[in-house]
Parts: sequence; C-alpha cells; structure tokens
Amino acid sequence: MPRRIREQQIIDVAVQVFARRGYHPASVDEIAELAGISKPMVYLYLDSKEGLFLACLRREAERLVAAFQGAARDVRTPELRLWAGLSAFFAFVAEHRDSWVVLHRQASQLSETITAEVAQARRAVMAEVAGLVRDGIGEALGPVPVADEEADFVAHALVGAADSLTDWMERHPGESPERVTRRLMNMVWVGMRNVLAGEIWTPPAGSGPQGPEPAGRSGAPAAPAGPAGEGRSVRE
Amino acid sequence: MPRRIREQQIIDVAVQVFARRGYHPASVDEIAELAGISKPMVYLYLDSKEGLFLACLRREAERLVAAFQGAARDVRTPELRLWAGLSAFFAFVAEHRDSWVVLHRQASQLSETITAEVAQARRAVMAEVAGLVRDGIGEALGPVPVADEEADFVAHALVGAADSLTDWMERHPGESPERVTRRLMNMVWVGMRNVLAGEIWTPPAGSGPQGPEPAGRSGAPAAPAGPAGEGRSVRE
DNA sequence: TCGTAATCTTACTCACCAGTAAATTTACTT
DNA sequence: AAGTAAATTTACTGGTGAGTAAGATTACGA
Repeated sequence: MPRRIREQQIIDVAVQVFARRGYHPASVDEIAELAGISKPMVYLYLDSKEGLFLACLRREAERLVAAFQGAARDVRTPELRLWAGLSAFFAFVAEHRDSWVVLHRQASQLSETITAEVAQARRAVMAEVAGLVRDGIGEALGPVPVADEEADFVAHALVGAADSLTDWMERHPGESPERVTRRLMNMVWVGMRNVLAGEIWTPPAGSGPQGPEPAGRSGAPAAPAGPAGEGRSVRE
Repeated sequence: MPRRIREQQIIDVAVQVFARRGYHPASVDEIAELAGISKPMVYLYLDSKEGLFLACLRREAERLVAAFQGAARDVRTPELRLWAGLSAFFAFVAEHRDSWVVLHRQASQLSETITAEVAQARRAVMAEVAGLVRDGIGEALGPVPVADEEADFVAHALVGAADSLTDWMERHPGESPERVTRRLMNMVWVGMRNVLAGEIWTPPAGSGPQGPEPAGRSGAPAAPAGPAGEGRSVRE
C-alpha cells in the first residue's frame, strides 16, 4: 500500500476519532487499529500525535475554505455572494460534521502549535466572510475608513451564528442548509425588526454560480437555486 | 479552614486551570497545589475529577444566568430587555473569561455525564435568550404558532454570535461591552441592509433596570445607560 | 539472484496521572 | 482532659498511552 494512500486513510480515521473523542482522549492506538495498521506506521508517516492532528486540521480546513470560495466565486452581487457562501458552509457542516468538530470545537485545550494553527484556519474563514461583508458595505457606502473593523465585527458575528446554528440543525433534521441560510440572511441582512414588520429576504431564482465545481469533496453544493423571488421583496 | 470555603477556593483554582489547559490535560495535582492543599482533599470534597469539573460548571453557569436574568429583569420593552441581556452577557464574559471558557469551549471531548450537563447549561442560556426573542416576536405579531421554533433559531444565532464576538473583543480591548452590544443589536435587530442605508439603533437614555443588583458577582453591570437617543432613530 | 529501499509488525520503555489507604493533626465539645 | 469529628497529609497503586528499538516482510530494479 503506497504511502500517499495510507496517509489519507489514517487521516480519514483520525478525523472521525478526534471528532468523537476529542484530542486528548483519542489514542493513537485506537486510530491505528481502526485504520487497520499498527501504531509505528502512524509515527513513521505523521511524526507524532500532534502532527497527525495538524494533518487532519489542514486537510479539513482546506476543504472547507475551498467549498466556501467555490460557492461564492462567480456570483455577482455581494448580497448573493454572502448567501452562496453561507449556504455552502451549512451544507459542508451538515455533510461533514466530523470535519467541523475537529476544525472548530477543539481549539482551547490544545498545545501552543495547534492552537496557533486552529487560530489561523479560523482567521482564513473569517477573512473570507469579512471580504464578502466588506464588499457589501463598500458597495453601499463607497470607500469608508472604518469599514475593515466593521466588516471584521460582522464576520465574527456571522461565523459564530453559523457555528451555533450547526447545533440547531442537528436538532431539526428536516431543515435544509438553504432554509437555514435564508433565515440567517433574513435575520442579519434584513433585521429582526423589519422581519417582524413583514419584510423578508428571498434569493432570486437561478442565482447560483455558473463556474465548475471546486476542490471541496462531494459535498458543499454551490449556491443552490432557492424558490422564486425577486432578491428583495416586501410582504404586506 | 471550613469545608464551604475550601470548596470555593478549590473551584476558583479549578476554573482557572480547566480554562487554561482544558479538561484532560489539567491535572488534579496541579489544581490541588495551586489551591495550597493536597490532592486527597479535592477527592474528599468533590469526589472525582469529573465531580470537580461539574462543580465548576454549575457554579459558573449559575452566575452567568443570574447576571443575564438580573439585567433583563424589570426592563419594560422586549427590545430593551434583549439589549440589557446581551449587554450583561458581554460584560460577564469580558470580566470572567475563564468562566466562559469552562462553560462553553469544553463541550465536545468530555464524558457522557459532563456533556449532558454542558448541554443543559447551554440550553438554559438559550432558553433565556429565546424567551426575550419570543417576547419580541409575540409583541409584534401576537400569538403565532411557529414562534417557538423561530425564536429558538434566532436565539441560537444570537448566542453563537455573542460567543464568537467574545474573541473579537479580546482583540479590541478598547471596545466596551455596551458598544459591542449596540453593534450586535444594529446588525440583528435593524439589519445590515438598513444599517447600510443609514438607519441605526440606539438605546434610549436612562433605560436600565431599576431593581436591586442580582446574584451574579461583582461584574455584570445591569443594562447601562447608553448615550442619548430615541430608541429608534434614523440618520440622513 | 542479490541488494536495497519501502512497508509493516511485535514487543517493549517510560512518564504521567486518577484515585486510595492509612494515618496525623487540628479544633471543638462535654 | 478526654473524646470525637473535621481537616489534612504522606506515600502509595494501577492503568493507560505516547513514543521507540529492532527486526520482519514485501516489491522491484540491476
């Protein structure tokens, strides 16, 4: 069995085990056994437990960012890019829950080097989102000096909300990533007060990106075509 | 040294250590030493490492909920209650960072019983927030059948956003909890589109609760009086 | 067929840490 | 002062798990 393939097999298993048990309770012995291989192989290929975890981290982070970027790419307006990106995020998390757990829910209790890496992965995602938000602000207001800090703030809030809604989705299996995204857009983009007043946001039909499917695995459907709508509509 | 006091001392130290190291890497030996006592004392009073962690969890959760409830109590409109609650949350997290880390950032990799407890604590917070949101929706729309699920959704998004903004605050030491809250309210309650259009939300002067300070420790100032404003204002 | 480089295993070592047994000291009551 | 209950310690055990040494097996080109 050639090295490249073995490595991926090991990482596949490791992501599952790290997600289920957490970093410290996960044992390299168990990972090796589930991968159908003996422990020294893991050390030969991935150096250490930490190295193994970092490999998991990097691969999954890459996949998530790719899914996010791929979905938002080629979408015209900032508003719809944000929608496409969030949609891809929810789809990714729904399909690869283990990836997300490893990626985000392991941050605090790990070693210096790992936290640094997690923080960097998180920053990468944050930067993507902040970019989309900044575009939106920029388009509406033109170049404004405080926009960077403001966009960063909004990005943090959005990513945090999306993360938490991951739990909500788990308890509402009927909900599709698209519906969740639409609700979030309503809440953030239109605002609760206006939603309560009857205003809603609906993605226009056929607004998905036209580019080819990007790197991210099977999942992460690019911005799916929601039900018909005018992009911005007001009810009542 | 009487038992009650020792227990609190131990828990004080344990919260710090658990927050810094995470559950598994934290050793009872270290906690005992930092608390200035020997290990068997910890086991005598708190039963086990898990018991110790649960004690930390319960105490900090109680404090946070108390701060939240205390701030929102006696505030008249749902809108301002939400503001007061969020404000108290940010103030609490800013002042007791360790509590928040133990409370929330340790969820996935722990034992069955602990995850259950964490989930319950989280649900308690979520229920508080959902209550405020439901009030808001109820006030605007009257009794609506779907309101419960909708409120739960919004609560998840809000709590997640608030959690993530915790990190943002850490990198922006100049920002006060009140300013962060105001920004979040703008984003969620008014909506980005309307914010971009020039609309902003400002809490009216002197709108804090009049009741006595509740259980929560020193921190968690009740809804602070923001700068003057009309509660809902439009710029430009 | 020989050699060599990769793949892979068995069988350890060593450190750390949760939990405990068995006292010992302190403080308070009668 | 005697007695007893609480507070507190020293000194262990047992298990687990990261990491490794040393060698076995396969693949394959010269």
